[in-house]
Amino acid sequence: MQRVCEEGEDEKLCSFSNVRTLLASRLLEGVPVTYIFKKHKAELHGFIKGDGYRCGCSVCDYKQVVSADEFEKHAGVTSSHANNHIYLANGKSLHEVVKDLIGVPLESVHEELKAIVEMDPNIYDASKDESAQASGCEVKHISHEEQQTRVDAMPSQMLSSKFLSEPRLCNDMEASNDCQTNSSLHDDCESVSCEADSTPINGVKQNGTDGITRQEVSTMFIHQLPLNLSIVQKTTQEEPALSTPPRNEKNRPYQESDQPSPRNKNVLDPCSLSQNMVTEFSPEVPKHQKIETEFLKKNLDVRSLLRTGLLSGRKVKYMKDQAELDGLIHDEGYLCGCLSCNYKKVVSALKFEIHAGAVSKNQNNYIYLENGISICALVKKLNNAPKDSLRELIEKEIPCPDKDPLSNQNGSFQTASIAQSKNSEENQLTQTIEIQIDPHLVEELSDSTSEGCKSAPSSINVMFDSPLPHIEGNSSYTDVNISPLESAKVNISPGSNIALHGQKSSVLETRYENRKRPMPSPICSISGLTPSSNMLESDIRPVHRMVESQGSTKKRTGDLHKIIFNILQDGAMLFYCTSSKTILEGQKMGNGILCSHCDEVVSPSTFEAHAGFDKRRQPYRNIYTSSGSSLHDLTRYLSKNQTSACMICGGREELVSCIRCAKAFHPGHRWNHCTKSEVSHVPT
DNA sequence: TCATTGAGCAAAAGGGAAAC
DNA sequence: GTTTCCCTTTTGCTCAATGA
Repeated sequence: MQRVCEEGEDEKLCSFSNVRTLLASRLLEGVPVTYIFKKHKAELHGFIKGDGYRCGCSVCDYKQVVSADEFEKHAGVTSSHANNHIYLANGKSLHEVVKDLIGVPLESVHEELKAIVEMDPNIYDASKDESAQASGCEVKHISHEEQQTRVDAMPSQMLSSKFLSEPRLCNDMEASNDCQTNSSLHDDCESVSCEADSTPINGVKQNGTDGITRQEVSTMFIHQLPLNLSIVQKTTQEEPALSTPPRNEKNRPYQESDQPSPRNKNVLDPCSLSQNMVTEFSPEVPKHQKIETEFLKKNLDVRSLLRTGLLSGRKVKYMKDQAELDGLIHDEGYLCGCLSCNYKKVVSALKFEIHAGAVSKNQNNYIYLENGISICALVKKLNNAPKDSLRELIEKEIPCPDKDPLSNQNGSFQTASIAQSKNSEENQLTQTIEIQIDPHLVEELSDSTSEGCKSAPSSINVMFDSPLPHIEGNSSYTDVNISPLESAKVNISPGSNIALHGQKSSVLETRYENRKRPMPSPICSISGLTPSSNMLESDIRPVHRMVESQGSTKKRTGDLHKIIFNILQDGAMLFYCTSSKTILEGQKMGNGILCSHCDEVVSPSTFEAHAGFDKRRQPYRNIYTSSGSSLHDLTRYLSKNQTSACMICGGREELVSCIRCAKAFHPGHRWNHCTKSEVSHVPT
C-alpha cells in the first residue's frame, strides 16, 4: 500500500511504514545518530548513510556503512530491535520517528519531520559533545535563529542531500584540524567533505571554528526536505488515514490477493470439526484445547503450539554453528540442559539460545526436535498440513519417544537442518550415502577401528537406519568428520562437502548424487566395517555453506540491492521480462519499483510477483533496465568495475566518467552530483 | 550441451505484542 | 517507557529439472 507521492498530490497522506523506508527516502541522510542501550551502558555514534549507518566505532572510524544490526553489534550489544536504540540528537529513536510520521499529511511531512528532528535538541547534548569528541571534533552550539539564518541564506540546490557530498562544505571536523575522519567520509563522494578549500556557503564563511558544525549540517539538511522529497504514501482508499497497515497486507504479492494462499486454504471446514470441538467457545474449555480447536480454523504460531502442551517433555536440541544445547520442551519454554540449569530451569527460546552460546533472530529456527525438524519448521508444516486433529498431526510428525526423555538425555539426536520428508513413502526408505574414499584411508580407518574393517572396500557406505527426512537446506554436500580413534565418531553437517577427516588428516570429498535424496539421520553405520565397530555416535550441526569455486564462506550481504537502488535514478524504466517478452513495466522509485500494475512502489520481489512469477524468486535476474541489462548483470558490472558501465542505465558505450567520484555514465545520464567540469570521456 | 525455469534455503531485517 | 520475544518478509544464492 505504498507508493511514491507525485507532485501535486499534497492532499494525500504520506507515511513511512518502517525505518527502512524512512532511511530510503534519504530525508535523514547525514544526520548524526547515537546507539544507546542504557541497560548495557552502550553508546556508539554514527551518521545515517543511505540505508544504513556510518559507524563511528574505533574499527570503522566512520569509514564503513553498516546495517542497524551491525551498528548495534559494533556498540557491543545485541538486542532484537536495533532501531529502537538508535537515537537522533533530540533523543527520539528512529522507530519513534517513524511512528510519529504515520498518518501525517504529505504536505506536513517536511514540517513534521523537521519538528521531530529539531525538537528539544538539548536532550542529548552530552551525546553530541561526546560524539564530537569521539571524532576529534569541536562542537559549536549555535542558536536556532542563527541556524535558520544560515540555512535560509543557502540556495536550494546546495541544500539537497547531494550538496552534502560536494567538497565545498567544511564542518566541525575541519575545525578540529583533524581531517582524517572527514576524509574518510568523503571516500565515496557522498559525505561531508573536509578539503582545504573552504568555499563559503552562500555567504556563510567557513573557516576554522566558524565553520558549520555537524549538527548544523544535519539541521540544514532537514530544512531541505522538500527538495529531496521521495515520500512513501499510503492511499486513503485502502487504509484508514491514521492507522498502520497490517503487516501482512504490506507489500502483499499480487497473487495472494487473487487466489488463496496455501495458508488461506486452511479455512474452517465444518465437516472436519470433531465432536469434542463443539465446546470450543465454552469458558471451561482448557487453554490447550482451545488452541487445538482454533488450529482447525487458523494457523498456529510457536507459542500457541507450545501452549497446547502436546510437545511437553519432547527432547529438543539447539544447534547453530558450533553451538549446541540439549533441552526439553516444558510448558511454553524449554527445560534447559546446560550445566547451570541442568534441566531444572525452564527458559524462553531466547535464553535457551543464549545458554547455548549462540545468537540469532529466530531462535526456534535452530531448536530441533528429535526427528530433526526445527520448531519453526514444525509449525509451518502443521499449518500447511490438511487440517485434522492437532494431536494426531503432531503424533504423526513426531512419534512419541519410547523412553522417558530424561532417561535418555545423552542419546543420539537427529540432525539440524533436517526436515521431514514431504513424501511419507520416502521416509520409509533406508538410504545409503556412498562416500568415495581413498583406499589408503580406508585401510587406516580399518586398522584403527576393528578387525572387521580390514576388508573394507574402497568406498564406504554410510547406512542410515531410521526414517529419512528430506534435506531442509539447499546444500548438496555434507561434512563428515571421522575420528577413527574415537570409535569412528561421525559428525555429519549439512554443509557443502562430505569430508572424511581421519586421524591421518586425509580429507575426502563426495556429494550426494541426487540433491533430493533424503538427508540421512545421524544414527548410521559404515558398511564394510563390522557391526561392532560401526555404531557411531553422530552429531549433526549446521555449518556455513561453502562455495566450492571460492573455497570461502559465502554470506549474504544485501549489497546488490543497495548498489542498484543507490545508483539508478528515480524514474528509470525497469521491465520484468521472461522469454524475451516484457511482462511488466515499472519505474525505479526510491528504494523500490513503481509498478505499472498497481501504481504502487513495491520491492523487486513483489514486482516479480506482480508479473506473475512470484515463485521464481529471481527478481534481479529478470528485471531489466532500458539498456537491456538485468539488474543482476548491472550490479555485477558495478561491483567489479564502476567505470565500465553507466551508473544510470548500465550501458557500456560512449561513457564519461567523473574525475572526482570515478563513477561512469552516459553524457545524458550524468550522475546528479557530478558537475560538467568533473566529467571526462572514458576510452572504450 | 546449454540456457532457462522451478524450487528451496539461510540470513538479514523489521513489526507488533508481551513482558518488565 | 523500555526491552524482549516471536514471527514474517525480503533477498541472494544454489542446484535440479526441463526444454531447445
